[in-house]
Amino acid sequence: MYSGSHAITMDAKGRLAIPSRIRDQLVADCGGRIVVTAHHEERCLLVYPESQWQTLAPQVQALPNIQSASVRKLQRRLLGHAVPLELDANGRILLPPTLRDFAGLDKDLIVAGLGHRLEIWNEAAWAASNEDDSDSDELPPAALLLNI
Amino acid sequence: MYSGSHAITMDAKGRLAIPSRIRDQLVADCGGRIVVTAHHEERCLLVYPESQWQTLAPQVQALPNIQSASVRKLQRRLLGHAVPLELDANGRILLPPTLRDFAGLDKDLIVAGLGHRLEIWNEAAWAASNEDDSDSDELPPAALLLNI
DNA sequence: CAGAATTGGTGGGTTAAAGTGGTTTTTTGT
DNA sequence: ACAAAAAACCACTTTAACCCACCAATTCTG
Repeated sequence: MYSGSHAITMDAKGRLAIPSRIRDQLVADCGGRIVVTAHHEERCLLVYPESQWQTLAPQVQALPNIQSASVRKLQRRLLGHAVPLELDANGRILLPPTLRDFAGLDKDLIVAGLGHRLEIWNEAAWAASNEDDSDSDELPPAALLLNI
Repeated sequence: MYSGSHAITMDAKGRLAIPSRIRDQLVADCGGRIVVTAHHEERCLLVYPESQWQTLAPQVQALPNIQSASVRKLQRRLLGHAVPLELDANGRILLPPTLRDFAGLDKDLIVAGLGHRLEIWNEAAWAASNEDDSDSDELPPAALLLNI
């Protein structure tokens, strides 16, 4: 169960060091083998332990897509950007240029734990998405039962 | 299971190098023998390992088409553009001009893995299709159950 | 409390591999 | 037989993987 947000920096080569707290857990969960991909709606990256991904990916692939442009888009986002990566000796990963571009990443990033996955954001975009109150949709019934 | 997006360049002769990550898997799956064809709705190319294509093509061909213009269009796109190709010694393929024209390919391309197949896009068109939120249709119920 | 040691994070250089561009030879089609 | 296109070959540039070194911060220890 990942949680918390961490500010980190990406160097000129596109390498970023996973914060040690998260790293320890990633190594425990999956030996440091992860899959990084694009979020289906927002300009951020998703990080899954390999085992998580192996249950999610086939479900996404199996969606019927012949007559649904939005399913195809979902598949392009999730499958079409997914790259398996492994932590190097220094606990870093090298993000491919396509993923850097997708999420608009430059030097300053946020890595956030969200339960079974992580998210990687451009620091400014992360701040903006926390700022923004303009969500158009309502919370679903299950959420209304929560007592926070 | 193919995944990930890779930016590559096509040279003036229409040659393009399949990214090594994907290439290794293609060689493992089908010895580098592939079939490239046109997408039925979008201006991109589809790449199947030969074995995949041999199960898909007969199904498309067998669709009743007497009274359905859309089936005939589907068949023209998928069957009518399909070309068998083989990776050369440098891991490249030579795309016929008709397919280049169909997908509006020039120098900068994206090759994306989408499960059992690949897609080849003009780089600008790929970016636009990721950007575009104007999907008219809703996600199907199966997709709504996903917990990404 | 001061100094030493360790850990986490960062940056750079080297080597091997991948990607790209061009030239020549062979084939194909007219 | 000739022209055009594709295949094969070769050479160069760029990138990624690996290694090592450094700095900062925190912790441990005398």
